[in-house]
Amino acid sequence: MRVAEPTVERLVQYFRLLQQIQKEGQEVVSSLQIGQLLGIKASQVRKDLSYFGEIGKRGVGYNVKRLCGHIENILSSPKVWKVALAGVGNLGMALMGHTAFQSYKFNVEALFDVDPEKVDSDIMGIHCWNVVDMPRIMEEKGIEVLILAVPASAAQTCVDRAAECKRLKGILAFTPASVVVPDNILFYTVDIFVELEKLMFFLKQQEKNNKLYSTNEENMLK
Amino acid sequence: MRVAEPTVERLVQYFRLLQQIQKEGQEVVSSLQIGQLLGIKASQVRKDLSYFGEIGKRGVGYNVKRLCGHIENILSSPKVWKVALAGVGNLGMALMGHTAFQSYKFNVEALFDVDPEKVDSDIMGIHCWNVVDMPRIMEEKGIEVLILAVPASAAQTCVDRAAECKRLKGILAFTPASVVVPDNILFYTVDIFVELEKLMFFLKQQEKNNKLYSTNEENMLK
DNA sequence: TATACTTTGATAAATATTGCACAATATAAA
DNA sequence: TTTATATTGTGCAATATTTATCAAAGTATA
Repeated sequence: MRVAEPTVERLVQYFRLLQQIQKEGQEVVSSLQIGQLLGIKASQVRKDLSYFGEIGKRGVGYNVKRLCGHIENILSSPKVWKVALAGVGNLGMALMGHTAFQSYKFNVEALFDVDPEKVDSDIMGIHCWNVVDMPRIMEEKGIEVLILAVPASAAQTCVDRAAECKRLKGILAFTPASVVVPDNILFYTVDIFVELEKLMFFLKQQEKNNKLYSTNEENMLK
Repeated sequence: MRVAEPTVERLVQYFRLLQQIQKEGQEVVSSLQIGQLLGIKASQVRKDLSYFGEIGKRGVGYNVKRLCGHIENILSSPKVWKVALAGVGNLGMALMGHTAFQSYKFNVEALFDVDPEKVDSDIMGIHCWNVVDMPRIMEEKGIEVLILAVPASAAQTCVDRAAECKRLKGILAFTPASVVVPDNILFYTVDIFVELEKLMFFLKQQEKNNKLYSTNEENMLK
């Protein structure tokens, strides 16, 4: 049973929204309401939710608590992933402190950096090793997921070192670089550079359209 | 002329890769090579590149320098955008220091935070105001783009305040929250929580498949 | 109970995106 | 010059994704 990436993305959004709704005490929710709050068509919401079995009640809607648990089951794995973080600079630190990383679903067990100030010290209670020791330490600790927050120039070396670890299954990179990753490792990128450029492209596009519109309006007045 | 989001995303990737290739001194590149380096089909690369006019040479490939300039023209606007950053915590600071923000394409002209320690001080050379003054300051400065790095709980208020500014055209949010944004403002989210959850979902999925495979293999041996 | 209204789940239609195949063009070699 | 090889640009086919539609099923009300 293959699930498309956009679907998973929306499921995560539903999950977060539902937790919020639940906190507010609402017990039942409709696909229409979910859709309006997230800017998604109601039929899309229903399709996503019914994909894993009938969970709503016709004429009524979805029980918030039940739906929330249902989605959590779909998304989460029963295990706690062993995670390492490479790059304990501004971004790395920000990530460690980020609410998204305060999850019971994984455990950061090792840090890696090149800065001698940081290497061999404990940062936020976790030990930091030299990046050159990545293969050994990651193997020893059985790390399965790597969070990459190193500068672009260091990204490829870092991935190569990490990939030596047999148990590594996935990498989440916050690095503005194109890196080559072995096929057997899942690789996701959160690319701030790309997102910024995209935003600017569409802003530019929108300005163009506005200019066109105003010209058209002027023409229509003639 | 409407351009699809996935296309723009790939264009940005091409652009970055081409800059790298150019730096390495390579003068000509083929769609196949680009594709292999980025994990994209060559036909897709060609389609993307030819969308804005014939730029390659049949039988030869693309002139790296020319193609690079070509894509830059497509992506970049001729103007420098006026940007504000709300939330000068770990993440906000990390963003300001991030290479992606060292761009000539925009200029961070104001910071906003709630922390009295930060308000009215200069951080990395830019003045920080109290978030309650966002509408006024943003209007005065003519801010067009807002970078949002505030905690989830503050996101909606922040967006509401910013949206009062008539000139605001786009928001790039790094906030793990669903917020409602006026239609006329472009809104992009870099949602670390969502990305982490997606990674974990597909990791889980992969483990399942592996189990299935090994069972199948065992069966085949019988 | 009958009627009107709500909302899901499922199917079908519409869109969007990707990938294939090949003619057109360029270069290199025979 | 002819032939072989490389590589683009593009129309069309194949996939994937989203949206619309509607019967089925629940609730509320007269």
